[in-house]
Amino acid sequence: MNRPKLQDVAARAGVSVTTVSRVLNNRGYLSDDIKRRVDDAVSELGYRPNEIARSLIGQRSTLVGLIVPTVADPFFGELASHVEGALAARGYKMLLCDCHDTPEREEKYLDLLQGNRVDGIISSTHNRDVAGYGRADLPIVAIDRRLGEGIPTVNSDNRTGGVLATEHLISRGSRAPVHLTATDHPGNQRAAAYRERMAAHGLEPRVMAYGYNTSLDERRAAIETWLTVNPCDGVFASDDLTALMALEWARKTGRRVPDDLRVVGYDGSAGLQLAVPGLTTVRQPIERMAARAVDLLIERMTDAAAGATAEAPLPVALRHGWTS
Amino acid sequence: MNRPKLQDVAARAGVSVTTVSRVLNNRGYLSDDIKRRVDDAVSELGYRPNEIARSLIGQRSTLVGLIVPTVADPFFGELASHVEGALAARGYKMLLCDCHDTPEREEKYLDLLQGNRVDGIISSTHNRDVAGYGRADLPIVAIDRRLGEGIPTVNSDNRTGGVLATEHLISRGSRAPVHLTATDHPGNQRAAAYRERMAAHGLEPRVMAYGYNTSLDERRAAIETWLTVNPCDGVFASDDLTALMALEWARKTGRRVPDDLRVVGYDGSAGLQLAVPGLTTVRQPIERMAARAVDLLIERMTDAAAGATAEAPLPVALRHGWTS
DNA sequence: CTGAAAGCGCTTACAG
DNA sequence: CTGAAAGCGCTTACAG
Repeated sequence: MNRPKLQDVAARAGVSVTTVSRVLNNRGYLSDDIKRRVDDAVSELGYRPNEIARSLIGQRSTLVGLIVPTVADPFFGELASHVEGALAARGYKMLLCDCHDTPEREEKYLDLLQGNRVDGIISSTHNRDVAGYGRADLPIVAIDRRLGEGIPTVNSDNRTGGVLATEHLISRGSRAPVHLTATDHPGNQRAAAYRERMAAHGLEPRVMAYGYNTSLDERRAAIETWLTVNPCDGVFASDDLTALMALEWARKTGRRVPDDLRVVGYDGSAGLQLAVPGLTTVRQPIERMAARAVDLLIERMTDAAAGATAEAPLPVALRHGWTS
Repeated sequence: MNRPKLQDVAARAGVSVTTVSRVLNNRGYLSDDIKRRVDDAVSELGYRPNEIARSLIGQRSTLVGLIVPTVADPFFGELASHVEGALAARGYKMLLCDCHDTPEREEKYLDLLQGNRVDGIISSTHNRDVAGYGRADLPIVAIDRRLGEGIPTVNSDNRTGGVLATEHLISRGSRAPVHLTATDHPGNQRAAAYRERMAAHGLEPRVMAYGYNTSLDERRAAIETWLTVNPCDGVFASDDLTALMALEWARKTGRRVPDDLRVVGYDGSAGLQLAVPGLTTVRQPIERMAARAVDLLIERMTDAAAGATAEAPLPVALRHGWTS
């Protein structure tokens, strides 16, 4: 038998579809008798309202798209998990848009999400120049990335993170720490803070950028080559995975950590923290970032007039392990 | 201005909605002139068909629900990423159902997915006795878990995995390796293989089960206590995170690895592999498992008669690192 | 080659 | 307190 619909419930309960709908939505006055009859029919039939039809009428899908580079990365996996949790608590579902680290997929997904009439989008990728965001006329919130005019961004305090990491390395005796990052563009506040603190101590900053859209293996190779060629006694990596690559290079080449090489990572996702509890790292408040992004998005979804309020960045903290 | 609909396009192109629909879907014969006029109107208006309306008519949503314990766990993050990739390649979207490790959420999501008329479900949680799966009358595929009669399961070769890990530990000189696992129920083939190989070598098997739905911190505490109280010279952990907990315990208590304690994990997700390249582990073919689950599901979605064919388990492999 | 009408499964004014 | 009818944005026989 086919999936029951409203009509079937109505027929079984001996009432009109209007009445069934009202019972289901608890709207208007219903006699107890009718309520019972409808409820019985519903459970006997195992009826479940078709949310697609409801979406079409209500002009809202209670669906939100989350665009991430890939949830295979523990940081984004954790972020996605928290975003999902915050959305579910507010009655929204989440369509996961995993870009597998390619900008083309991001562009495609942006289109698909609009076609599917999602109520909003949360985006946290690092591909620059994805044009679609400007054209989209639905609520969007970015995490740790500027998407364009009028699109609010949730950030943690990247400047302070860069300061904490750099000062920590220097205070532990590092005189020539390098900063490993994906790209060294002007908006990169962690790199800016690193440069500034190095200069303040009279040290020469060195930033090694391996670029986005390089595979993990390529990144590892690039870093190992760089570290081998350029002598240094410290590493401030812009994410934990990269820090671990430096650690592995040290092990392979016989450097002692932290005596020969001090290593500080960034992100502090729970999964990696568990895997390598000793890693010194700057922890981003991942759960709070997710929660705020969801709050901001829902505000914009429900109140069209909501402006792009400038939000204070969320606080980060240094976690000191044995790698430094 | 409101989002344009078919009617607006029709008005602008000076044709009927029927014609616009046909141009959009490339159905029937259309004159080139009309095609052009419609295409122009579409792009001038920035029209995008409402997929919700299409779903309602077509009786299919091209939506698949993925139910996982949590994508904050690198293994499931990677699995989710591959499932998403395989689904996207076939034209399906993925609703991410992150259970945050609780059975109640799983039950709820099962209901929600049916209400949203997803075309199918892929489930990979370990909560036992979730009743909903039996009642659901839509295509379901399980990954690494038996959900019930008629629901196909995609497995990797857990028996061989257990054999490889146990034999490896013994061959490296371990005489008293313990098996750390969530639950030691009869269907657990890794544990069964461990017991069998231990017996074959005349060694006494010891299985320590920490239980599901314990937090990571609780798990760590339980394992550390157990290892401290029960002398052993090897650990076969049923997942990598647990193996890393054993490693951390060894570091804290001054055990040398692998001399005093040999450690073998399970899963071999890319993220953790990168984090701890030296960990000996049994690699599951995560991408292949995801791909097969998607294939199986689509087969069942498109061919109602598709039976629950017994699938051969996918091969696993031992990756030898310095922890053993 | 093109259009008017019915219908997907619901909700919501509007009557009664 | 309950029901008949219109409509959400599309597609699809059915005519012409």
